[in-house]
Amino acid sequence: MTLSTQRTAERDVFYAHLAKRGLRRTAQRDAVLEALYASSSHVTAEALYLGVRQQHPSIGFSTVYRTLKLLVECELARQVDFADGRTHFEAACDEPHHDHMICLRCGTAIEFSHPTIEALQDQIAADNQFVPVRHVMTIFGHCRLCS
Amino acid sequence: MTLSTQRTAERDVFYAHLAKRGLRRTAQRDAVLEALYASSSHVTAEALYLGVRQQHPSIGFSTVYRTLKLLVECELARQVDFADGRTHFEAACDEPHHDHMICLRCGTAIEFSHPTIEALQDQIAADNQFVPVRHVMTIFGHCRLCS
DNA sequence: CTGGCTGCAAAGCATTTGCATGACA
DNA sequence: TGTCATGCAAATGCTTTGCAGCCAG
Repeated sequence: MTLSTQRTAERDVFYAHLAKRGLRRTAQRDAVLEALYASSSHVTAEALYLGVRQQHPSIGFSTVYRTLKLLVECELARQVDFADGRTHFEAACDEPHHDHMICLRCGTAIEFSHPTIEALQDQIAADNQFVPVRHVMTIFGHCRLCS
Repeated sequence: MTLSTQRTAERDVFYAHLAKRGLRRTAQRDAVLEALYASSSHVTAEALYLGVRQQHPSIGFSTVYRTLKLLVECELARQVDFADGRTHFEAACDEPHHDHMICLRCGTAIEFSHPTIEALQDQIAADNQFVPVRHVMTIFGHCRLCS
């Protein structure tokens, strides 16, 4: 397929994860990975499903969800809470970590990261004898165009 | 009822909100407010439902959800995402604002607040011409007892 | 009285799961 | 050739809604 030379690094990570779990490489799984990384920052499972469908008309919702779960496991995807009742996903390899500002009117997400906040979070966790695994920081409000 | 002299401030806020919306004061709404403020920090709608049921056996889930929506509107309640698929609520009047550390194993929530982080958040929003309405910061990980 | 409120049951939604068929290794 | 993967449909779990009767004002 035309994608075989793209997203090489991500595909390697994915295949390694599949191998480690004794799972198989399939065209559908490749397609979901490709669709996630081709999409502009944040997508719902439904958007991904519709995207993959263009190249792979018979794919089902279950496969998209199942594959997303695998991608989250091997940290190729991250989940983002948009406070709209469904889970949004983003490709995770582009940037190491970032947080979000989400516009309550238009749903636009602005990404940002702040080393000091990161450091303070780790400090707070340590102070409470808490071992951090991941964290989310989201500012909900109104973006420039909507306010 | 025995509660008529308790939670006076909160009840005033609630009644003002109801009046403003042209809604009525009812025993069920009082009971949900009381149950929320009587509960230890974080509760699901179901827990609240079960709690209210003890004093008010005929209450329905719908009323709990409808009342919670009202309480969130007038900022007597806040929603917290525990990443477990359902919405948790907390009484909002006790403390002005705080964030959470949530244990992925036992679900315990540790509250914290950090003025510097708050200030940095406002700063970041301002830098992006973003008007913040509310924000959440949650650290997921393992608590002292679970790690 | 009147319009809002309640509880029930049914509907909605996003997500997950059971299962028979199909495909990778 | 056996096991894992897929796609469909059904199920699940949380939350919302329609509706007939009920109640506050």
